[in-house]
Amino acid sequence: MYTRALKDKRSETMNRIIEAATAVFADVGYSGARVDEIAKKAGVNKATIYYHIGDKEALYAQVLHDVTGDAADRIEENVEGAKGPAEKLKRYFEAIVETVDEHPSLAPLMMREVASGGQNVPVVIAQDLMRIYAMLLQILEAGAREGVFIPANTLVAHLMFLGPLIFYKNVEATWKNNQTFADLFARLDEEIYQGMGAEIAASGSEEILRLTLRALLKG
Amino acid sequence: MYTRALKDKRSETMNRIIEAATAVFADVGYSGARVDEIAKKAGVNKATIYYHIGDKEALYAQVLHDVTGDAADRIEENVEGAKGPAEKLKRYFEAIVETVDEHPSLAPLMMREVASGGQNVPVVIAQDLMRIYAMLLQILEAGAREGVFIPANTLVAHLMFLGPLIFYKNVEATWKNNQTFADLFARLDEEIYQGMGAEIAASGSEEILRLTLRALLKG
Amino acid sequence: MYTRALKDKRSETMNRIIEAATAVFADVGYSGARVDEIAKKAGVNKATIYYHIGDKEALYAQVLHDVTGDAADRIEENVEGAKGPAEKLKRYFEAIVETVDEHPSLAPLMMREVASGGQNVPVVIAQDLMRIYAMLLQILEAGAREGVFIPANTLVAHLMFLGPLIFYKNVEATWKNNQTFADLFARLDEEIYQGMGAEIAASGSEEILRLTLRALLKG
Amino acid sequence: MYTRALKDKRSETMNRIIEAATAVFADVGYSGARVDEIAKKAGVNKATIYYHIGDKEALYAQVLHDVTGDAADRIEENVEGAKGPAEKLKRYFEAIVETVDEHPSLAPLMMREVASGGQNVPVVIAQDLMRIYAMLLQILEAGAREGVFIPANTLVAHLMFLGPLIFYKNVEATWKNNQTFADLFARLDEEIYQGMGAEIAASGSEEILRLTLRALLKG
DNA sequence: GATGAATGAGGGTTCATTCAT
DNA sequence: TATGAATGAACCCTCATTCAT
Repeated sequence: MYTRALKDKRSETMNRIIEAATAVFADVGYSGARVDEIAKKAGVNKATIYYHIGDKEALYAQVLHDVTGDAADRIEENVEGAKGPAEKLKRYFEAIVETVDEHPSLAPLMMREVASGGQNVPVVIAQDLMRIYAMLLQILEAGAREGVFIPANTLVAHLMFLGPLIFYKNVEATWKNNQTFADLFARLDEEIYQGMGAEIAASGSEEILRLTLRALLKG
Repeated sequence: MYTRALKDKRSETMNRIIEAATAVFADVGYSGARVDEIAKKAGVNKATIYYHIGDKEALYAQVLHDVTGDAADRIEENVEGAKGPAEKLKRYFEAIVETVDEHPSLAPLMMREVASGGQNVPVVIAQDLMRIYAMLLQILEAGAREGVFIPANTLVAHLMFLGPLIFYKNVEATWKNNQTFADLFARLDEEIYQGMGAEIAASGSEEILRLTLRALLKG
Repeated sequence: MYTRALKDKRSETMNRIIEAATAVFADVGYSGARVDEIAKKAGVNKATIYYHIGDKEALYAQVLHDVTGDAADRIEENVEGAKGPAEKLKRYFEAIVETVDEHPSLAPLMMREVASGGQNVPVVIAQDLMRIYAMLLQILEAGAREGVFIPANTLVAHLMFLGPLIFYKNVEATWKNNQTFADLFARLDEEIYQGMGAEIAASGSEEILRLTLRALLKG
Repeated sequence: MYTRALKDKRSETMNRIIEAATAVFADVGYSGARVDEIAKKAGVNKATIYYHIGDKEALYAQVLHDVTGDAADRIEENVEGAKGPAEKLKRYFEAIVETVDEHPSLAPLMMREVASGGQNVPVVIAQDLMRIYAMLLQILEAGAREGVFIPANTLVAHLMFLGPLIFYKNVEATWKNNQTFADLFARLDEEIYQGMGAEIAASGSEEILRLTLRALLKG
């Protein structure tokens, strides 16, 4: 497994730094992140970060790659064993869910990255993303050829799943961690607030998977 | 129309400031934005911003409200005239598409806001969001009662449409404006790059609408 | 009377500005004062101050002169009627007490001015101060000649009275207006706090006058 | 000795910063002081001040405490060895003179602090001041019990000495350092100017001590 | 490998002052 | 006479980065 292998290869200090950086970047974004805070959270001196990894940008790239690289690996492994485009598609989505569940920081990181138009995405990350996208392309093409999928724009198909999932994960995390925001809603309309809470509690990932397949599969 | 009325009521200077701020916040996020740059882009002295609006946070709130308030207004107007839940749902989604098309900054702004967990969302914005969400709630409930929609988690239903749309709009903008990023893809795999370009060119919004309705409507 | 005559000669607006400025300068000093706050307190637009009086420095000079000019006038009037150096000295001190009582801002203004070494004292103020000092000089010289005073350094004699008085007035005002500070003392030592409060309540001015005369008069 | 021990314990940089800050605050007061100037005077980068001490307010507190803490220590040491209230009182005053002489900035700092009503006095300073005041209280009470002092308001007694001394020190410093002000007087009245200069040159502290004791001691 | 100290380059905000009306 | 709007010049503070140890 990508993640674990990586962690074993790296020094304790490195791991602590990356972990802390991941959390902070996910929480407040690249420009919002303070190297000071990352160092403090990692329990190391600020200069140590520079010694081991380099400047803020390099640190950010490292964080992103840790997550996107793992995602690509997982999807690859998952899809490989499946038979037929429909099954492959399902496995593809499930691998993404798995990754997102294991890396709670992936959702916010990706949202911000998309929002900023990948202005600073390093090549490594672009490669990871392309690996992921190429796999979907193959699956959808095979499915169209075999007539199990409705004809659809590949990019849109991808986003039909990724979009709701990432949004949902963020909303879920916000609802759980950020009491301020939930309280705001509670104060505005208690009933809607209750209903929203209930819906967030129900596993959204599966629902999204169900609806997406319903949209894309024939019949 | 909300937007136009607002613009007429406000002074030239105010409008220029808000407009510039919207662009900058959308581009680089709250922490990435520099008041200096906003002022320069608006063609006013930095102090003028503080004179008219207040600090950076107030400016950001103003920018967000301008967009979310307009969205809520549009949806309301659009949905009002429609008959039956299915038609209302379609109009609801169309109003969102309309808003997103008219405010290119909405997509990145919303993504970042969702990513940051609405940590600093002022009450005004929360109210706007709730208005929007409450309308969908009513539509879906009516639809479920009348048996035209499949049973579905409301929040997920909302995100099924909003997620892909916002992602798509961001990707589209990135592809068009950020040559660096597109070039990166071109260099990695020319074929995929070409295909992606073609798919982005095709109107994604309609495709998303079609697929979302396919997922949610019965039959 | 200096003060009243001046007020009658000046426009309502001017009086309101000077009054507000006096309070603010006394409260927070020259550099601590904000023209904005003075304008707000005076109930006029900031630009009005510039129109009527001029820049911050001119405003400050005006404020100082209003108070020192009045002090000089009062002392002159008071001392004139008295017979003999001892009586004159008493009247001199009493006039100062009177002025300080009527202008609560005099004490802090003077302290700050002394602390800053009169770095920005305009000529008008210097003239006022000199008038006051020259009167004391004459009285003390006459008293020394007639043998009713002990030989003493004139400046020191002046400060023997002025110093305690100004300090006392400031301490008194602080005790009465600044609950925070008094509370601090109360928390540190309740007994000392009580005693201090009682002593401040007793009229300090008379006590100072008594002790000063005891120090300066023969016998 | 407090001051020296402190200086040894602190880093060179810290000492240079505090020293520079003391001078600047004394010269132009808290609001008049510019952190930039303090940094320049200390020969360090502005950020170094924030690194070592904190914000402007913390710096000010440090400066005040350095001086008031030393004063309290000196008085304590001085008074301890003395016998009888009269001797103790003399020693008490002498210790103050000593402190004031060693810290030329004490006089202006204290004047401004008194003028501003201790609005921002931190607890440490309040403790220092209380220590000083409590000692005088004990001495005066003992003296009153033993019949060597005339009955007097303690606070006033304190101010009878402190007031003239602090005023005198400020006037003296102004006269020596601020040629502008002296020149102003010289131009207004050459004779008074000469006399004043002569009186300032004579040691005022001793004169003040003599007169104060004359005022407070019986007989 | 790790860190405390130091800093240059801004970043947000304030403020005295001006000016068109 | 009076003012709302606008601004240049600071001012306090922060932050990514470096360096001697």
